[in-house]
Amino acid sequence: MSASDTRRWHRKPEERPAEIIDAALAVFGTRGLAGARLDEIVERAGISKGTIYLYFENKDALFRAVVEQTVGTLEGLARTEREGTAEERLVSLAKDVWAYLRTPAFQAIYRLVLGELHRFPELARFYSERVSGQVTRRMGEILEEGVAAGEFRVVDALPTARMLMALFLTHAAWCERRGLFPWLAGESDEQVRDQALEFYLRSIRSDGAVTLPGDGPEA
Amino acid sequence: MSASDTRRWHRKPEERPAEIIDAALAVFGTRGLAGARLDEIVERAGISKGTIYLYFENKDALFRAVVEQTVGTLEGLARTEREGTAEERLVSLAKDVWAYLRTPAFQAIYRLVLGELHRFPELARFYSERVSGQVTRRMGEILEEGVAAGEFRVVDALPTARMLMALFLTHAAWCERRGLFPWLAGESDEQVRDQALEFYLRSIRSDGAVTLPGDGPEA
DNA sequence: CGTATATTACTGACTCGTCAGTTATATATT
DNA sequence: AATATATAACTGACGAGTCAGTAATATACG
Repeated sequence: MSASDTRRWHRKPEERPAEIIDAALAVFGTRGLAGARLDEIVERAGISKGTIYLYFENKDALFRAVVEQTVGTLEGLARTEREGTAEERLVSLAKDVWAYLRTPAFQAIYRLVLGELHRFPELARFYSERVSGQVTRRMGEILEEGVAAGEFRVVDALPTARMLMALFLTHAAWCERRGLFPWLAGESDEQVRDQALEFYLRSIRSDGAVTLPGDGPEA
Repeated sequence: MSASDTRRWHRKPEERPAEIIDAALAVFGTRGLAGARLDEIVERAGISKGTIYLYFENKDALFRAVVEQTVGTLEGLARTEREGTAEERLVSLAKDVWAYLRTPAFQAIYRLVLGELHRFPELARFYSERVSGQVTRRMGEILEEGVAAGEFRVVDALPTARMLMALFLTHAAWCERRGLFPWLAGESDEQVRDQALEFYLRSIRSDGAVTLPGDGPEA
């Protein structure tokens, strides 16, 4: 199709669904499911209202498709390099994860997950299998390898992997809203990430881990 | 109005706003701002629609009031005991904070903050001053005292305080949705809290902190 | 090749339910 | 009686979903 094409619209049945989903992600992400107006999605996608209903049964189905496609993007994160020390590999994976978490798409999805996913149990399972299942499991593997190699103190792999996810999720959300949370207005994304990462590594390195097991924080 | 009034029709106008706010918090918390139906709030509060408008200008104003009142509850958390070691005081404060984070009211508010607060800048400032400002500052103070006493390794107080908030915020959110995140189905609230707390303390205790400064996680 | 015919992708004005907000009326209080 | 508090029937704007029609493309036929 030439640049100076004066047709009012094009037929592209292959690309339409993806275009609609992209537009919908942006709108759902900022307005929420109930707050999103189909007319706004339609305008962003440069199509007309009826077209949505050629590809999606209704608003809920479109929402489902948005979450499914966007979470799918996470794939491939779990398989990263196998070279170097466990810490190096962990750091490498962590940086990939951080980059993904700082993605506008993920931030939008995370809001939706927190806010609306209780109404969509299948989606919730889908999301948690991908995000937690894949990535946290891979992290856990690296942790165990690190423990075996003596790099890390003995830890429960999965719960410890979750600690990093927890640090990252919250800090990524804060970064997204620097205006709301002025405390990290002065720091770059990378600084925030590295602060969290360094803090995390301190806790798991075997270097100085001389505290006894069983000294839990009971009052 | 006589206090011991036993007639069928005795309702105290002073309590209305709070009753409405309570009902509204529950509904806003589960449905979001746009998804919440005033009729549902009205039913929960046991009043009729018009009554809302005697006390609140409109839906947005009610939403504002809900956030303001609920965040206000956090007050007083910041001033806790001054006895014992820094770690003991930190643990004590942390447990109070955790208890607050696990409150249905806070969980609802947190969802709203993440999802809708970008539309209400004044509220956003209000929220971040209370939650971050107050609590994180108090935590930072304890951390500094602990550093001075040699209990904790040298840390940047505020960023380090934020690490605990980050761990707690995410884990509290996960606990709230055990169904969505089955990984901690088997663990009690207190177990999850203590896992996070213990992990945190490992990172800041001076005990085994022999890693050198400047060994940041660069790739 | 050109042009008639069939098919598919898309449009946008319309409908119809829903829900925030209003108002006319009723009941309690002073 | 006058005022404050509450009710519930009502209104109108708004938005999800529909559908009769149109524009782009594919195919059939000379």
